[in-house]
Amino acid sequence: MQQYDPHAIEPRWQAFWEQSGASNMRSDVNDVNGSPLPNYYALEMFPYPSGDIHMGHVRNYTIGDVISRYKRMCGFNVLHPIGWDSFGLPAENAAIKQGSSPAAWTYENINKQRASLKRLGFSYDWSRTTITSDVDYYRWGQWIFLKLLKMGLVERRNSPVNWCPDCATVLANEQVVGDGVCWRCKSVVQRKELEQWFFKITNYADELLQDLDTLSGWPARVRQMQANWIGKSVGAEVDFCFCKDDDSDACGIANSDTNACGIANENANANTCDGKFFSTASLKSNLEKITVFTTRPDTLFGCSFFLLAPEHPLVRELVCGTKYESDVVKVIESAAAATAVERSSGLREKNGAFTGCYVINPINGAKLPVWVADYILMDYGTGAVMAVPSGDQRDFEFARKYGLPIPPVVISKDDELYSKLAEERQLSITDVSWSEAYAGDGILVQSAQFTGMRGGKDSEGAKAIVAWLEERGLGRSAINFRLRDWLISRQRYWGNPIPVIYCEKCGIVPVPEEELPVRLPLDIDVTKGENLSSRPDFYQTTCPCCLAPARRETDTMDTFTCSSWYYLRYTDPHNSKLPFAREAVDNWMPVDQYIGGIEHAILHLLYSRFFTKALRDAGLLGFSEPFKNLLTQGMVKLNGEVMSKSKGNVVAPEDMISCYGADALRVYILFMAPPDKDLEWSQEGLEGIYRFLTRVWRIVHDLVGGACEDTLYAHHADSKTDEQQKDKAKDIAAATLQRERHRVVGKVSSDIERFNFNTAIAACMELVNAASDYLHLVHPQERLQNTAVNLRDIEVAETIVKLLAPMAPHMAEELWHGVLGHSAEESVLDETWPKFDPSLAVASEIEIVIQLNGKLKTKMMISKDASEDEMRNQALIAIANELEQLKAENKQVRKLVVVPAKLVNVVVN
RNA sequence: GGGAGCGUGGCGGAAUUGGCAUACGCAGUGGACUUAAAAUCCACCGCCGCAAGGCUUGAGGGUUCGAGUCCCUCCGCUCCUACCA
Repeated sequence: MQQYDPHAIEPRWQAFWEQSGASNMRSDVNDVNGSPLPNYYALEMFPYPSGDIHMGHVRNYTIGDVISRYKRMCGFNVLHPIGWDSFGLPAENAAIKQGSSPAAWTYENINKQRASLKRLGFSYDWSRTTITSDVDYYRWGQWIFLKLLKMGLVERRNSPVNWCPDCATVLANEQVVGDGVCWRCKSVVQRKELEQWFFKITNYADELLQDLDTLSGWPARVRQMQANWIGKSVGAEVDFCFCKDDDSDACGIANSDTNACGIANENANANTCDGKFFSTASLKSNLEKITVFTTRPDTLFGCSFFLLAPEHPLVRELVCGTKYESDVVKVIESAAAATAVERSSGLREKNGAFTGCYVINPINGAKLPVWVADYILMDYGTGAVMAVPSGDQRDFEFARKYGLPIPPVVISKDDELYSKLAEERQLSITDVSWSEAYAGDGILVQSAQFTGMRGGKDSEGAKAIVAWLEERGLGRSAINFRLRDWLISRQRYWGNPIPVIYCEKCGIVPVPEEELPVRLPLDIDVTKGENLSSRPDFYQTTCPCCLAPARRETDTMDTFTCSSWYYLRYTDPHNSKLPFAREAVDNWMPVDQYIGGIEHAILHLLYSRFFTKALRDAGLLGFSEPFKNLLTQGMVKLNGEVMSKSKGNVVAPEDMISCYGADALRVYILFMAPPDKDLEWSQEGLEGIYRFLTRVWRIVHDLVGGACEDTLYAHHADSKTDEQQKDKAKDIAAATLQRERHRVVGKVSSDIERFNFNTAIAACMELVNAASDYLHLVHPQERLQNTAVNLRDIEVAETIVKLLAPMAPHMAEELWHGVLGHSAEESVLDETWPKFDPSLAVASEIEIVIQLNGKLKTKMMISKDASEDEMRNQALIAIANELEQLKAENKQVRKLVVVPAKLVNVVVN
């Protein structure tokens, strides 16, 4: 027997798989009935080529490879592709640092990673490799951009955006993470007002949210995160009219003749915006009304002041030249200066200033002071808020700080004010003694004809008030989303050029489809700070409409646009007429199993869902969700810390392969933890797996018959002195091995289906242990001389090899061909997954447990088919002594609980 | 503040529906083999106890014949999210 030497075996089988196309799709193969094989699309998130692969990749791709190989052996036609997400900023930074070009750096890393992936023996269909920075790929990204533009899903507009000063580019909302820092370089993001390109993902907000319910194969956590990100709120819009009153009280409290929390006056309300209150003379914008969004229209009577975000465009206009200007500007400036660090401090004190202006509460005509407040966000809702201090903690704190009234409007039945306000309908309480706001459900008070109704989100009172507003055109029910449109333009070189042209006469003109691709010039010298806007030969062009000189867009697309549809291209990677043929995508999609890191829970996974829906509406494909099942794998850590180059705590996959081989690394990473949990690296653990593989190697050899001279096993057998005992032990070991073979096949199959690779491997170890026990007792000559026994042993060996084939494929091939002597052309991958007989997976005699009042008393052997009566009777005999004793204490058997083939519980009292 | 999840030996972890808690492995201890070491093989390996036996899944309570698993309260840890009107 040769020693197990992964370094001799592995390159040989990698070459074999590549030459024979063993991992490619099998569209031409039929099943035994002549029908085409069912499809299975297994996909792992493709890598970004930043240096060589790391352990996270190994884990991700090993999981995907096991699933692919397993499904293939189960008779599926498996699509298992790989590619590279190769546009992006790190390439530019690395090129600047090394004095090379982004393209050179990128493709060098791709080659390095490709070699490593091959060294790990992953079963990719290399003929479908897709690299996003290849013009054959990105041209179709441009094509899709134009398609979405035509559909009205792309927009160029002025907007407050996130600017990363280090990356010198704008970022999407999703790319601002943690305490408001850039997702990539972690520098603090600034807010800027710029004209940029957006994908209108908000058009799909509702569908993106609703369809999460159809994704039962996704982790609940990811669905929850997406739902939170989309952030749907149901409520109402309410229109407030401006009222500029120069005589008003400077402190902002309503005049005594205007009841701030007054009862609705039907007559006055019908026309609150008459000349009496309303004067827009000094408002340049001539704005008459301002709309707010609220989730609590039921609290409208409790609105005692009105708030604007510091960034609200109206604010400066309102205070310009007034005595309020300096205080308001202070608030604006301090809010603008507040960095993300301050914003995240949680218990930040709220600051604001009175603007000198008033609005009219449409429900009761109350005159409300308009304040600017730094806790109002410009990019949520309308940037204006109706403040209800009794019902919202933030408004409450603000009101207390600035002495604004806090009239109760929705109160709990437990509140001492309840009887007075809700039952006796007493009115005019402008302040509460509460220490905090009451945001829960309750009863409406001080709300005119609505008093006494139930209040709360979507309550009777809320509906009635919205209906009242709707009738008069003063408000309407509304839904608001937290999701913003996706900002996709980047002021960077190494990306997909946005295919539009700016013409002085014609405006924004899309590049005509036949002129695609807009090629990214490769000779740009980023080390000299060049980018597309420093290259006239790139941007100088003529307008496709009027042929006048025009300028190309020099921004590129966010790299996330590239990764939003690569999984579609894999189904038809060489199509030169379209990004993909509809037939191909509809045949393969949605992806049956997608595997990747949780860090993409929102970014990539949300964008891809949006792309799928948009492309569906473009008629390019016929499904609504890209990924049917999603597995988010945990991280690989060392001493509790994420491995990273900057920390210098990286365990390099290449080093581990050089030492123990790819199979050991693969099996180790599967065995150490369930795939969705973090994995703590342990060198001893890897060595243990290497030992296990060595053991498998030897035991498979020995089962087949090569152990004649090996005395390892005989030694143990000889130590048994009693011949009869020895024979009995042999029989038991042989029977156990057969039973284990059936049990373990069942266990490994269901474990792989459920991605419990760690327990699948544990089960394989149990089978190997059973085989080892058997080999210790039965001498090789004894086994080889009996043909039936030898065949049975070979069957066990084949089972072990097949069960391990998805996880340790190189060793499996070597044993399959070398020791088990199968044909040289056929990969073990093309063998069928082993079957098992559940009835042979249990012994005829099984051990059951006898409990007394739920406590384990004894165990006994009983036939596996024993009836409940039989179990009951046997159990009573087994604990007869105890029962006798208890009888003496006047206790008797009250109940017998029988769980077939498991236990009997005797209940005595 | 809000949301999600987790808590089992010295360590990684197992226990699919409520039914023998600690599978499998790592580390450790003893032994065989060896001139010796490594490798390999065998045995032991939750805690207390000399033993019989008792105790044990973060703590406490509940439901149940029976709870690591279900319910309630508390403690601890992790992740996400954060002034979302």
